[in-house]
Amino acid sequence: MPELPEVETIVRGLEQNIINETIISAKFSNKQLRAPYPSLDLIINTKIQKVFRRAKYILLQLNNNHHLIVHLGMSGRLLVGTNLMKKKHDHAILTLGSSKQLVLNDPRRFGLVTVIHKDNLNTAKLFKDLGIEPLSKDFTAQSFYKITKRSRAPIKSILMNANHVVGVGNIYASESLFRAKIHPLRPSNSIKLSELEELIPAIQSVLDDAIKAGGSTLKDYVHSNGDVGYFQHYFKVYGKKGKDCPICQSMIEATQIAGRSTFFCPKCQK
DNA sequence: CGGGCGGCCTGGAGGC
DNA sequence: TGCCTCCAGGCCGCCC
Repeated sequence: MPELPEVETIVRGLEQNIINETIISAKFSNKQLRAPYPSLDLIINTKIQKVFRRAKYILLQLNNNHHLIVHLGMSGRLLVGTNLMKKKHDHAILTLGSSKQLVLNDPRRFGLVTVIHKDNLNTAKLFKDLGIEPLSKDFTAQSFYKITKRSRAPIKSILMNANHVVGVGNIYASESLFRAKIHPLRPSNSIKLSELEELIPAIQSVLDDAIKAGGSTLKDYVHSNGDVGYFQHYFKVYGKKGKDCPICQSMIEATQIAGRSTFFCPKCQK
């Protein structure tokens, strides 16, 4: 599924297409996503004023003091178009004033569509415990050290825990740790401040590079216009078990951390 | 208490 | 062709 770069790419695409559009009608499928669909009353005949991202959530600011929130789970696609064919697993179809449609397609249904009042955004269950945005200037070695030194869990688990830092999922955690030459199993509290001074820029540059490439398309993910991303062609370790390390030619290894496949170079990453 | 794990789902790939 | 197992960009609740 989409991690931060994929969600960011979708948001940028939506900004070009659906700002100031009115939601004329909405239809939800009879299959539930992660949570019940919102009341139609809260979205029909509203205008989309702004589109932005928080963590891996896409927020559409409506002109009725509410936000329509979409999460893509593992397999969600959010597409905008004028003549979109109805497809299997289309779960939310919004018809906009210009006859464009905004469609959420999500085979595995781990995604989410909900509405939250603007005054409740920061206290809502979905958002209240979210950690720092990794591309914000407040994400520094000093600030992150306060978090990493408190835990013995593998550093990769800390990177993937949205209570600490958001948006970094399974691909970009492995890729960032490779770029910073840090072993994914290292206990978080063994990481020195000087190593975080490598890791934070590594995370930020991986995410930036992936955004520039339009995200990574493994199977499901596409931009809101249907285009695929191409950062997957630049993966150094993710999915590369048995291949040569691009730096030292050692064999890339795979392991499981908290149930998730994890890829690393046993020689480069200490 | 933090964090690992199983479960939530569907579908594609690969083995036989 | 089919059937079976394993795997997948995430997250939540349960349990230790």
